[in-house]
Amino acid sequence: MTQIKRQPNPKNCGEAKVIPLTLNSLKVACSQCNLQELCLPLGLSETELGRVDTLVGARRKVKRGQHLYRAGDPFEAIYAVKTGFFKTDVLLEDGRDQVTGFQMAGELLGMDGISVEAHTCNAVALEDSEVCLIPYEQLEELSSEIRTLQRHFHKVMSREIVRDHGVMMLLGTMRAEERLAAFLLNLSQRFMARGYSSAEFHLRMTREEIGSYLGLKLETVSRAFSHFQEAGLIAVQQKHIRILDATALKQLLNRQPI
Amino acid sequence: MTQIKRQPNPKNCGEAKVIPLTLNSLKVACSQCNLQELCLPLGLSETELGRVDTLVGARRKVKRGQHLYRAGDPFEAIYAVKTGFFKTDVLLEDGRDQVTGFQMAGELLGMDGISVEAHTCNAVALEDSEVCLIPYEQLEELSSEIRTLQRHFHKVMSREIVRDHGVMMLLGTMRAEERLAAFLLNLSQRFMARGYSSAEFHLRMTREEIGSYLGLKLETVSRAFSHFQEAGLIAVQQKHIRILDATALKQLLNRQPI
DNA sequence: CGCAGTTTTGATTCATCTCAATTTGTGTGG
DNA sequence: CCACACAAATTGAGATGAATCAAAACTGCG
Repeated sequence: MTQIKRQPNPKNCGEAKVIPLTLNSLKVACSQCNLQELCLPLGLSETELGRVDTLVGARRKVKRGQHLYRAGDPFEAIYAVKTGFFKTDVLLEDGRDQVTGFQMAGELLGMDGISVEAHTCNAVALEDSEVCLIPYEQLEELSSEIRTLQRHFHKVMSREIVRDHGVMMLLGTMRAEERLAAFLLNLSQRFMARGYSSAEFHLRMTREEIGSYLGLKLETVSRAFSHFQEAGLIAVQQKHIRILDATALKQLLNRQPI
Repeated sequence: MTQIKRQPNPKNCGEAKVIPLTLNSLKVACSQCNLQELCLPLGLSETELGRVDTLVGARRKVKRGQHLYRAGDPFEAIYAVKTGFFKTDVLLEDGRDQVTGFQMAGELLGMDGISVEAHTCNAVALEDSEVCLIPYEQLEELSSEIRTLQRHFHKVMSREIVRDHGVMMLLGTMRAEERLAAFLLNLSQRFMARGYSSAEFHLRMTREEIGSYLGLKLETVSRAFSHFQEAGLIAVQQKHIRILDATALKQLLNRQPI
């Protein structure tokens, strides 16, 4: 696995700046976090950042397979992924379910819960993960004081809406291989934004979870992977993906289905 | 067409309360609007409502077929549908497009634009319509002062996210007839919430637009309508729909595809 | 009244699903 | 450390739901 970290990893975060490791600095650390530019604090000044530090409460570890929250749980906080990988999914009464998203470091989880003050989907860790807890009441309070924070929080929610539209587009108009290509390119780009390789990465989710997200059966996902490999676009070995021809993958998207 | 208005229609709104028809009272009228409980002002006190009146700027008429905004337009305002009916859609470079939603009275349009300060989809009137313009800068300002407004605006955005998840579920896991049943029941319920008949209504969109929204071809939509009619679930006459057996329609949704 | 756009309906094709068997990988406990 | 069991992934063959292509019927507008 060739994932190159752009910055010192979280554990060294405090040490790097020679800040005493008090309980507080462990609990709260937006101002020390290397995900600032991706996460909620984006665009804040030094002093504003200090105030957000008081907002972000404890961290919470979530082991692989464990739920961060479940549909129906009372809504109290937004979560920022500090490390690890999550999926969110919705369940229908008859047992069918749909993965609605995958979240990685710096991305926010739980905004679906604001509407009815209860979560409407499940959030499950796909690997051992850690999240920062952002109590919603306090976020509201602080964002009414710090205009930049308010603005950015709105942008994050809006971005989620735009992302969902993209998924609707994908599900509504694309064929199987286009969907998978779009999915891989999206992951690639997000890994890159986090300082990892955009060409080589490890899938944290199963074929079934990919299929659920893309509105396909796991066999179809597997076949599409194999086909991409035969065509020399990617190299697949189980969950390990290497993108060999990103350009060709992109072209797959822009081409009308004959 | 049997749409029963619950309250005097908008045109009589001012007259009903014997308020002089100054330019201002025409421009601004949340406090006089019969959509209060559905729209942005939900849950506000009398005095707060008065302040929102100053926020909501001019109305804007949009003729059938005209754009309210286009993808790429700079984002400046949110719109509340006062009367009429809209669709929003996203376009792919290759010409494919996907309807992402239909909006009726009391629903907000344009929140997708916040993220990148430009609209990311097109909004088109499906009948002669009127919207209230809510300048975003001012909405931000006021919502940082009025906590109830802030809370409610967040809820509206969150509800949009939840709605999108529902559409993703529909596109990802349901078969054609389930999708159409879900669509009809959703419309029915929204018409009811606005004081119109839930059993009988007029579709403002074409079969093609329904199909685009549901990820189906227009012929498939048409066939599904015919099939529902044969089964005695609905009566269809072009765009006029009468729901004869809502229970059976609901059951269609909860049944696993064999 | 006629024409264009919309809708319905039919026949056929095709992409994806389903079912099934096999292979590969992973974790556990003796 | 190996063997076993279990989960995940691959691959094939056949079934099927929706798409496509095509034609006819209906609607409403100028």
